[in-house]
Amino acid sequence: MANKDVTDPVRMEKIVSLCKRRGFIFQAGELYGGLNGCWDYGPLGTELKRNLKDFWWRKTVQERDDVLGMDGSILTMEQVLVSSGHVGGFSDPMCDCLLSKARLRADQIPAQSGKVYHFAGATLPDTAWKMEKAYSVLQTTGMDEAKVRKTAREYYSQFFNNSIQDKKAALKSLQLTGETTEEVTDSTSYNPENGSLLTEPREFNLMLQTNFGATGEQIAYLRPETAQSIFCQYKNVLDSNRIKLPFGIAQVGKSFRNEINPRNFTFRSREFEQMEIEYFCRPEDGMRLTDEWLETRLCFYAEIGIPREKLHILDVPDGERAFYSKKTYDIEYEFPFGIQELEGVAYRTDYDLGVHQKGAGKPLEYFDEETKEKFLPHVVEPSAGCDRTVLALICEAFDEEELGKDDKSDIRTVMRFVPAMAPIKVGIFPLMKKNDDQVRIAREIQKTLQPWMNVFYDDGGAVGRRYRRQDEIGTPFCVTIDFETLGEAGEELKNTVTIRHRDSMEQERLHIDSLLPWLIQRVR
RNA sequence: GCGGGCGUAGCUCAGUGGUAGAGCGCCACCUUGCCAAGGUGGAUGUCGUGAGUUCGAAUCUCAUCGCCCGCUCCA
Repeated sequence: MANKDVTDPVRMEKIVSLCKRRGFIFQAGELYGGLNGCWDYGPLGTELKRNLKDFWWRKTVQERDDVLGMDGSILTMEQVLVSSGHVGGFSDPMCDCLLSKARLRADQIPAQSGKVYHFAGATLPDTAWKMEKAYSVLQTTGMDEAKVRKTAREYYSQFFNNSIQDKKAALKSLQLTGETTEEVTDSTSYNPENGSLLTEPREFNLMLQTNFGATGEQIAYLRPETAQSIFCQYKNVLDSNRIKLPFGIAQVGKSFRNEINPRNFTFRSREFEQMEIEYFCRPEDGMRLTDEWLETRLCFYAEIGIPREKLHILDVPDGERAFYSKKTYDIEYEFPFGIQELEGVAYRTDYDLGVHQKGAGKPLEYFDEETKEKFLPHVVEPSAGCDRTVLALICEAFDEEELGKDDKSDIRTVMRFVPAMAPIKVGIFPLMKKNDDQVRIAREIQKTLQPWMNVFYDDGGAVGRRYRRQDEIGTPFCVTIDFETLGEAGEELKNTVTIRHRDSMEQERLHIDSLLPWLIQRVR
């Protein structure tokens, strides 16, 4: 992210627009003006996300015998997050300078003593402009009274509105009102740089909180990551499942962070879904398994249609990793708004089990029957952002293909999802809406395929138009029931249909009876 | 959180104080024998929201919400 990213805002705008137009993603609460940092998935987006989560689960849990699943509570006890360090440890109160807007850590502001000048406001003579807002300046060493008042005038001049043409002249003639002075000792309310008043220290609470109990006196947090419920249930999972190290616990679910600045469509949201594995192992295997998991995860992305060359592996250097991590890889994707993280593969050592063992006062050690050793397992954590990956799938799939022939321009918008991710697997069209036999057969095919996959029946308008509509939502195959199906071109083509491929726009013929196996083989 | 830009139909946008608009999309019917834009008809907006100025506000002022860009932050 030190990289000078190549961005393409125009492409991103088209993607956001398509997402809304075709029902992939809407802004949450849009009807009432919208809720910052929150998003709703529409019908197609929901299918896409479900496909991703199902595929992840299949590859991570179902097809492995060393990973088990769980689904933890979102509401989380405060003690859990005190132990993990999320309460208290990870955020510092900050103050902002009212003049320079510099942000300072409250605990790093030196205590200062001296004369403070308070002001009630400011006016501009011969104009209607006035500002009634208390402000103070500490007379720091080397500051004379004129300098103090100049600082105050500069502060009030921030509030000049557009009716004031000559801001420089206005600054000069600005009159301060209600000046009083006061001696203060050991105050941390003033910026040592310029003497300006600071805002009150503000706790940057990075977690979302909720209250419950009869009078709402109990607090709980919405979990900031799915990981903690895995660490807390690690012992129960171990005890109830006859499983040995190394093994993993996987979870897909919602997490919540009070993002100061949600940005880039769904990329940074306050509510988001994670797909996490906590993989427990012997301490000496941690580094090796981190590398192995990185490789496993890269293969996963290739399978869902995000090619290796669009991913960047960042080996997070010392000093930039979380303090408990011995090794961290960020898997980043080239989004149109820049290269951004999809997943972190972090070697977290025994930090997490260690803090919970200590915090809860209960042993979490693992006893190795073979070596007769007792130790705290180490953890490798591949943690993927589900919504981010959905967004990457959408960005990667989006394509505008120039199909102009002769002098007519024709741009085909195609979402090139791999079939396993595509929200709808097949479009089913009777060539002519008025042909009862075609419609009847099309409806029969729909009924046959529906138990197995999402299909979409469409008989509106020209068939070419229906193909294009499916292209735009990424449907990989379309089936058209035509006159050949009815036997009008001879017995050998009777009961065959046209299969049209999304990416190549090529067509082939297939017997109706072989349609289901043909599709199942290709859409999983 | 700070600074800048923006908010008008599903989408892209025009409209700068005096009757709410266009293109595409959408719906219906007609046409259509395999890759969009053919014909006819139709629906859709408290002009982001709220207050103010005005005889009158999409237009001017203020506030608020949201989006985009740059900072800042990101356990």
